[in-house]
Amino acid sequence: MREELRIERKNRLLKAAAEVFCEKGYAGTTIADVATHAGIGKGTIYGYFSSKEDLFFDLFCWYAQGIMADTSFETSGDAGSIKDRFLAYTHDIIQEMLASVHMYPLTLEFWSAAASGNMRNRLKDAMEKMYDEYRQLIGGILQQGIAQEEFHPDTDTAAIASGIIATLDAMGLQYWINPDFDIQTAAMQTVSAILTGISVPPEQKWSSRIKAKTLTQRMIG
Amino acid sequence: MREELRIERKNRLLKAAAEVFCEKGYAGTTIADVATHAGIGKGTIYGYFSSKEDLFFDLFCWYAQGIMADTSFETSGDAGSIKDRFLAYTHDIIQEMLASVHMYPLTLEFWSAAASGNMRNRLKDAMEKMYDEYRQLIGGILQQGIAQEEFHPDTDTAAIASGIIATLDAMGLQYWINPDFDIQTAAMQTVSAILTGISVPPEQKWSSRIKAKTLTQRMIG
Amino acid sequence: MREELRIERKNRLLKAAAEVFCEKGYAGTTIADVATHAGIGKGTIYGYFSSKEDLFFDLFCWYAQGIMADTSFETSGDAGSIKDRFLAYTHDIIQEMLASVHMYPLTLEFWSAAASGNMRNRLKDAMEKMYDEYRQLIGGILQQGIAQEEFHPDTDTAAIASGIIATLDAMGLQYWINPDFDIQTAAMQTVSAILTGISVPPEQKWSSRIKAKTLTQRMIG
Amino acid sequence: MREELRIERKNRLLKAAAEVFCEKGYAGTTIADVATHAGIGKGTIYGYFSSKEDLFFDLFCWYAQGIMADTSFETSGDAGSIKDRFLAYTHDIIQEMLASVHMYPLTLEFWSAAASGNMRNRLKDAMEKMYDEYRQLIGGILQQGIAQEEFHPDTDTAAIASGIIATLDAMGLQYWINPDFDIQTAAMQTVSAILTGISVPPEQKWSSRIKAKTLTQRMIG
DNA sequence: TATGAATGAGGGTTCATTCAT
DNA sequence: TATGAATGAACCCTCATTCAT
Repeated sequence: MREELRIERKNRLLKAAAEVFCEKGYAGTTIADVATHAGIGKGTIYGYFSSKEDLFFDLFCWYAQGIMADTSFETSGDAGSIKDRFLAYTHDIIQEMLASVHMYPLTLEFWSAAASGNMRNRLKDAMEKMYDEYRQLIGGILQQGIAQEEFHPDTDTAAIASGIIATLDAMGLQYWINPDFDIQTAAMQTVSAILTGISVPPEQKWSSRIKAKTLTQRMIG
Repeated sequence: MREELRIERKNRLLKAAAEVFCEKGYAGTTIADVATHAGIGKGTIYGYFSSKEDLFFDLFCWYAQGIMADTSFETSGDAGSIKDRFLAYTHDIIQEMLASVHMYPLTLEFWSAAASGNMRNRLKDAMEKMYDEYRQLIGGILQQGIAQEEFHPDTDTAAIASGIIATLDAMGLQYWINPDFDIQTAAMQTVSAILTGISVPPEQKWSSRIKAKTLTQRMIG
Repeated sequence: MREELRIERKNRLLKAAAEVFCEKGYAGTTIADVATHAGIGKGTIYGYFSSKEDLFFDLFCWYAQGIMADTSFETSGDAGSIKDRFLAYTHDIIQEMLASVHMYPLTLEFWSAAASGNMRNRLKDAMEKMYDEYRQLIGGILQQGIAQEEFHPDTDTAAIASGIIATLDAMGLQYWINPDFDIQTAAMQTVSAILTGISVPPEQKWSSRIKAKTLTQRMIG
Repeated sequence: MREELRIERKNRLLKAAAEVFCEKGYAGTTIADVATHAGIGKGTIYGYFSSKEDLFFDLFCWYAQGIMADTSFETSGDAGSIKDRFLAYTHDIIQEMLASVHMYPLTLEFWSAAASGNMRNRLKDAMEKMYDEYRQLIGGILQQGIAQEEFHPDTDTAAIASGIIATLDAMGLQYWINPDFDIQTAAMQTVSAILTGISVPPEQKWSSRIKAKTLTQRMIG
């Protein structure tokens, strides 16, 4: 069978699996559920994944890759202060989140599977790598801000990066718990506060704020 | 009194259940596991909880109560600025977290159980209440800061409160994933940045803030 | 639960399992079959045996013990020559075989399970022990015969013992294949020939031969 | 010719099947295993055999034919007494057995398949025929011995024939169970004893015994 | 003819729950 | 009240067989 075709089918399966695992949870999902949802026979799944656990783990990898690829700082906002661009980036991420909030339970499944059970170590390792990358990414941006004298040189970029990530991570949870929760505002305000908090004094800040305004308006409008 | 004895035994069972669910996850835990760990017979559990789900849900309630009670702003730090006291409070919370990090997987189990399965609604409701309370609590402190003219009066306290909570929530996750992660520093730095970000200025800060706020509000609203 | 009761139930299960495995073979038997035949629930079996393989292996041990215990040289025949007593013993064994020929397929299952599959080593070891014991037993009797100057002193008792055992073993097979096969005659004649063949010389041999024949005839007729 | 090619391929398949069934047993072998071992595609097997059972049954027939053809009394030993020639024949058979002992498990598979399952009747019938032929063969030799006044005229040739066959059959089992078992000696001694046991009178018997011993010694030593 | 992807019936095993003791 | 033996529904996974290519 053509390798290409095989990969395409595998991805279709992963998509179906994502939906079912999301809906019913890992333990609550049967292989038959996934097969039915994918419109194929139960046994066929085992031609692509060697076990339910493998399917789930592969799903995590596939999903994580997708998330990392979905938004990028580079493409968020045009020229502007780092802070403004980062806020635009944050905005993109939250928009992404909102667009895929119906999949949020899947994230919780991944976390819980990383907490216990047979996949724990595999998942923890993969997640560690993912978080490291992510922290690296955010940390790098913050350092750009320092280099451009926008952020205070003493800023513990690693710490702040992880704080921002944590904020975004768990905002999703609050939103999932209560869809009335205004995740965009909460995220923007919090990230904004953090960045303000590490910004260098008054006078420079002023101009950056103005820009942010113009920028944001364009984006959202 | 009979009732008291019963409650005490129930709590012993909950404690045992917490440990086992934490270790093996909800799905990976059998009633027999819990019974064995509690040193009682399997059937006895059903004298206290009518099903595995009920046991788990009761455990959540019990656990959530404990968490809310463990630390308090009032007792954290002595007199000082709100920011300083809040940082001390944060420090206490993280210490608490570190002390009970071995139970962190349990939190992930609760989240995942809130994401899907039969307990979803029950748990979501309970969590919603918990987060509301928590946001109220943090929000109240922030408002104290505003009242004392320490924080900017336009601060979206609800948004910032949820941001702080999110930060603390998900910091635990990063620590769980990688025990080398310096959670204390990360949390303190992030919260500090947030609080600095909403603090009233250096006199100039004032005006810049006004604009920013108006902007955001317009944008998001 | 009283240990005694447990053992009794275990034996009832083994009996049921023997019948079903015999009827349908190891692979063709489902745990459900055994449970139904034993009049209990499917899951109950796992309270007594930890897997289908264990059940089968335990069954072999139980069965082998039973076989070894069923007949004994000591109690076969009254005083007389070793040869006569041994022929009587053979007769007893064949009678035993005939009485339980409906279980012969089970023996074939044991052999085939010793040939391949996960139980191979366990079973081979157990069978080796069984055959060793059996050869020891028969060999000992032959040596008595030598001591009493009834059998030729050069007799390779180990070889002959294994030959006799082989004869009895595989006679069952021929009988199983074709119930018209006269197993009693075949076994008695063969064993008689063997014993005659190792008996000390001419003059005595002749008469003993006559007797043996007469004896056999009496027994079979 | 097409048909020839087909038969040749069928035989290659049977050979592969024999090896795999021997290694893993009937139940433990998958059609895919056989196909892989034969270096062909899974589906192709069904071009030659209509089911797994048919493959196995055909294998039995093929295998049985091979066994019957492998050794012959006519070609064993040179001129000499029937007994000596038969001992030589026995020796050939055991040599054959030793050469193919790695395939012994297959024999056990055949037996167990004849004991239960869907192929039982087919296999039993085939085996019955095989044993009948074999007993006929051995019985005929014994009768030659009687005709030549070497064996006692009262000898129950059918019984003794089946005894000899049983001996050889089950000797293989003891050897399979324990490779240290000296199957050559055991078989030769036992068959020798049997033949001695049915040999005509005293005086000749003695000398023939000596010879037998010498012969055996030569062959085994 | 040869292939191997797809299928789904079937079986070993687990475990929440019940209930007789 | 406490127990744990018994239960059987449910599920993961295997594999003989089919069939489109």
